[in-house]
Amino acid sequence: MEYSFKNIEEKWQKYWQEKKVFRAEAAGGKPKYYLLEMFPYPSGKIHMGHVRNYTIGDVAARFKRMQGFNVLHPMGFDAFGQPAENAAIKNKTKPDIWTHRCIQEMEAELKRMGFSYDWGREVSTCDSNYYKWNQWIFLKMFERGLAYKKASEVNWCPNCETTLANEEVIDGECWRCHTRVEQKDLKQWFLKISAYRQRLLEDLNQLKDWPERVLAMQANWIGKSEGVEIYFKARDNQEVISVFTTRPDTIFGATYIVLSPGHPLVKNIIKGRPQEKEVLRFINKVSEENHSATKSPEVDKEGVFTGAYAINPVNREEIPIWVADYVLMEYGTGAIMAVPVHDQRDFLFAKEHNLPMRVVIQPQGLDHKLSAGEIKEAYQGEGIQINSPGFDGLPNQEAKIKIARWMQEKGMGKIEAHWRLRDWLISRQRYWGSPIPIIYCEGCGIVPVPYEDLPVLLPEDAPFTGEGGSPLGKVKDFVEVTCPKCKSPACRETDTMATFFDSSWYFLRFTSPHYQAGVFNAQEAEYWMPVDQYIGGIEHAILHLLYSRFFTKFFQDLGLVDFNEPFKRLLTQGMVLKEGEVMSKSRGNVVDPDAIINKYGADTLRLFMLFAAPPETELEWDERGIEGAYKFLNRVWRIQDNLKSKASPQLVRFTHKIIKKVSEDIEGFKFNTAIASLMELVNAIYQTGADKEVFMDLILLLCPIAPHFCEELWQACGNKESVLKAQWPRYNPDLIIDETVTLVIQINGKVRSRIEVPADTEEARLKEIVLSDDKLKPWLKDSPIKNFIIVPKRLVNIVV
RNA sequence: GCCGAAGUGGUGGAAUGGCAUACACGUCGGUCUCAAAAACCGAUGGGCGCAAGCCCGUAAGGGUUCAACUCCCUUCUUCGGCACCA
Repeated sequence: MEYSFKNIEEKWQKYWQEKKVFRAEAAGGKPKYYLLEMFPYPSGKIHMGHVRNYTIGDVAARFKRMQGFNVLHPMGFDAFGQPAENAAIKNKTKPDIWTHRCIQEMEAELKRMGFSYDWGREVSTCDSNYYKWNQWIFLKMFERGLAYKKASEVNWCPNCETTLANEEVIDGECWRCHTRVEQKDLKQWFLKISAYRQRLLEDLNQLKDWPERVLAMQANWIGKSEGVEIYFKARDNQEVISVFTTRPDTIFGATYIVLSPGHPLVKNIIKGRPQEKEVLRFINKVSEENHSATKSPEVDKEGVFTGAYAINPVNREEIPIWVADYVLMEYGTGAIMAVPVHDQRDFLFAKEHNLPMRVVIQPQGLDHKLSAGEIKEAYQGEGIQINSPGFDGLPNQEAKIKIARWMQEKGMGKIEAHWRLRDWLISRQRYWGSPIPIIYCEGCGIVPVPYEDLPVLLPEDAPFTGEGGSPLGKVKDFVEVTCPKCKSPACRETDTMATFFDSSWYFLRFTSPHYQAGVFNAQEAEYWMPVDQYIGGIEHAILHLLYSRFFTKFFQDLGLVDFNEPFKRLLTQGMVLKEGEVMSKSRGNVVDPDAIINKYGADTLRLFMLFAAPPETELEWDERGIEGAYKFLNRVWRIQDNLKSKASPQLVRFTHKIIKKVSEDIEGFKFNTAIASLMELVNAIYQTGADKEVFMDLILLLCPIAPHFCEELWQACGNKESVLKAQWPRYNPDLIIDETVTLVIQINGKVRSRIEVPADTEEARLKEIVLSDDKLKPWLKDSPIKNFIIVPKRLVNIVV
């Protein structure tokens, strides 16, 4: 008889909800455990990626509860954002109506999966009780100079008609719709994340339980490089060209200077020179190429001579100034000193244009003096300084420091670090987001909205068509205000915040979601934070995690929290694929979780998701695998009809081994092998027959994975209380010790025999037993034994 | 180009110095059945052999070790991230 998952799942979901069994409270003697999965954008339907993410988290949450932890496992919705506006335009409705309907649908689907959330703590970022605190945080940042307005060229997506953060531009395209991004001049709000770059980089060291690759990506993104900014004076006028280098040890080998085509000094330098026209032509050409064609990184390094010279401050040498497209305006100072012998790009360029080269670092171990004429590619390795008056003979690593200090003392340069991380642009010309709480007054300038006037509510009936400008600008009642300072007529900021702002602190709000007196309750946050385990997709490895770390450090500076990192342990789960491709609407290969729940039940879907692959790797969707999972649950179900009064001692011992293995595997997120072990136990039960005790252990071990199913069987075993009240089973250490062991006997590393011996056999006795094994005779007959290696309780290797 | 992860049966995967392929899917065979499905039991890396058994085998090649999927070196491939970063 097959088990009727539909009735069982509905029955227990109702029970859990009515008894509020997953409600978390910051009280009691148990140790706390905060388990969080990245909250979803409410698009209306959950997809398999959500199912996988939340199943992994739910198993961990249920496991920790059974182990006696006080678990916080909340869920909410990242509800602001563009798709709601687009959907509202398309369906002729309002974003908030559309969003709330989607939230309702998704909530129902999440409940059908049986996830153990404390729904009493649900938050939606589009709720004014939530975004009020976005505005509060913004004002606090504004007070401290961390939110500022800057006119700048911004990335503009002509399709979405909005600005994009640098991080949202991928290969020159909009990250969402892949339209080619244009440049546009606008006054925008920025957050000064750069003020935290040193801490954001250093504190990565504390994150011992984060995946290596996420740490590498974050460090890469922050992109610190240490070096010296060197000042080169122009020979013929007063201009000073600053260049940045990480290799001050090569300064004596600098034989020319290169400016980026966009460098502001170029025009002054070429003014009135014979080369002026040619240089301008070159700059125009490069600018056209940048705006149209996709640039290949392997193109020849093009450039022109400006006719001007600069003076190398360390040796007063006159060196030519060039303009070339391989120097980027966006990095460093937009100008470089070129050292052809010791930098590959400079080498290629110098060869192409017949520019002078000078060796300044002699490779160690080379039998002759390295000369510029002999090299085929730049020498970028270590060595001894030469042709560097005052520093010759020093190892270059030592010279690097000494030259840098010397140049700083002499005023030739300044020791500095350069960073890749740029400030975070948060203004959006959109309706469906948190209004930025700022008022513009003709007399007073930029005036923050007073705290007591928060929240600045989103007007309900903004007319938006998805075309042009900010929809809030068209709502007269919203825009027209009186200045809080001078009471004269003023107008509001009409931009809203990027939604990454909302998700940068929601984990703190979950600790006190209904708190009215502040952004969050400090006592609650102190009890629950940091998040012990965070789980989500690798696609958030950089932005979301970096911003959340930034906000946490900011709260620390405000004195609201006493820790500096929000997420102790991080798991990035792999994607769900079908036929080797990501499931997506555009590919048309989406499998709807609802259909699977209807056909096989939520417990089967959970089981399959965990068994098919380890959490971090990609998961290939396989309908036959689903059937296998379903078959396994039915196999467990049938055990209850054939219970014996007493299981064999062997089975009891085996059960205790499995308890140990499954406990360790779940702790380490190795769900696939935990399930494999449970299958082994079930196979053993089918061989010899289980009693009630063994069966109940099996149910408890399976409970985090297939919770409805296990509740039902637990009740069928005569238990009055929910299985959630039961303790996680403990193994008896005496029962997992084997009395006898099977030893593998190898001759020269090849298996030739196996013997069964008592576990405590002494080495001398063991040797005797092994040598009397008839199977080994042919191998030992003619050759003397050279070595006899014993690995206790595992194997013996005889070398002949 | 640089950084990171990975490459194991027909398939998903297991084993992190000690029996390669646990567990599952698929396939084949058996039991039950009038029959089929379901369920249960068994076989299943390749080659040679009636068999006992032997040989080969974890992307390719080399090395360390009594012993290597596992450690080291070289190469190839795939995926992810960054990229003319000075």
